[in-house]
Amino acid sequence: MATKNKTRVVVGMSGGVDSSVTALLLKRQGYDVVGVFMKNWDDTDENGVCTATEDYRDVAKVATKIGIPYYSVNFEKEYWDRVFKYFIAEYKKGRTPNPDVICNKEIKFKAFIDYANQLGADYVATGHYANVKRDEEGHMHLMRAKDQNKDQTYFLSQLDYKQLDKVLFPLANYTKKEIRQIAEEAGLATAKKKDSVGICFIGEDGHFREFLSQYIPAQPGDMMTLDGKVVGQHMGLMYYTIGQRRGLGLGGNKKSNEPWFVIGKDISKNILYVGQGYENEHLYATHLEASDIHWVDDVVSRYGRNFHCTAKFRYRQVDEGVTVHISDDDQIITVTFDDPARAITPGQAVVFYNGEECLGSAIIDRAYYHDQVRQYV
RNA sequence: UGGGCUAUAGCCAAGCGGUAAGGCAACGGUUUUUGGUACCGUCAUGCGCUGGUUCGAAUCCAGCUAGCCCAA
Repeated sequence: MATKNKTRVVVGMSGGVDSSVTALLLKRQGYDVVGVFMKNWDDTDENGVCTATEDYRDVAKVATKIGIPYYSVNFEKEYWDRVFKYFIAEYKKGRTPNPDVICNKEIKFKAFIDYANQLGADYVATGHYANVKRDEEGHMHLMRAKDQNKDQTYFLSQLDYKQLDKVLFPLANYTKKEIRQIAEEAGLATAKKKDSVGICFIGEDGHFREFLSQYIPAQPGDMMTLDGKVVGQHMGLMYYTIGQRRGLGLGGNKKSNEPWFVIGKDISKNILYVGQGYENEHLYATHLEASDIHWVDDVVSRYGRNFHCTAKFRYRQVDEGVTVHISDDDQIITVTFDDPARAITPGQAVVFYNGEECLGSAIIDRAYYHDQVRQYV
């Protein structure tokens, strides 16, 4: 039984080095730490091998080493209903969703927090590279991590201050390199484990197309230039995203030897529009419209419906200056870029920042070049 | 069936007698908690085919084949 007079922190442990060190740091700080492994997807293959099982084994090793109790909780149902269905629905519309943004909002900082409360948690913690700060009114603000290169606030941008109220991000002021070092010095089993990348339910080996085709029938069609010339065949619009280069199979020609990029989609005609050159004008937009707006805290009362800030249109992009306009009914946000932005993609999150603070985000619906709508879905 | 031109890797394409540039694609890898992007690496014992000239030919010559253009 845990000591009653200590503050209890429930840590989401994935079996990776970041969450391992998160637990370690909290333990060293004197908290009553409990590790919990979330199983969100059944990835058991034909041979009965399941990476989740291996990850849980690593959680067990690390927790034992640190000296904390650990559990496993199954959110497969919640994940399927709240994240996966959304993911598939977006692809069916020809958009490119970001499931991890939704996963954080619905699972890691909702279902998981509920579960942690059942375990008597005073706080929950994760291995995200992000920070939180409480203001005078007691509201939590989401702040960028010190390691700007690893900052993951992009993925946390749809949380609100209530969800963040009892959250700790112990990695906030560490660099990835330092985390690896701490893990190694402490002899944690995950110290040298490779970082996981890729959507958790698809895996890292890039079987993306194969995976999607199990849920959405592929409909091959024409690849054409904007002037209507058919230059190839695509395997199904869902497999491509705006700004994509690889996988088109198109070579150079007499006109140009520049690489080809996806510059548009027409889902109703099943056409994939392609064009040559990284700087292709059709890849650039002057503003966008987004919906499904989520603020960490009430932005309208702080800044009004029109203000200037910075924004990212995709993860790991340097933010750019933008002017936002929020509709009176709070349903639509128009984001005008200081300079034209490249490869704005419907379904992706546009995440807003004011200096070090992450204000929130919205999901991109359309991109425009002045009055002209970009043919992106 | 008169004349001219061109044939180099999946696609463009350099080469002009001295032992196959480059770009695109593809493949592999790095970066990355989405999809992508970006970056790095690999990729023609052979230059339409067959002979010939030469110490040496993708490069010169002949024939053949294919395609294009002009003239009919």
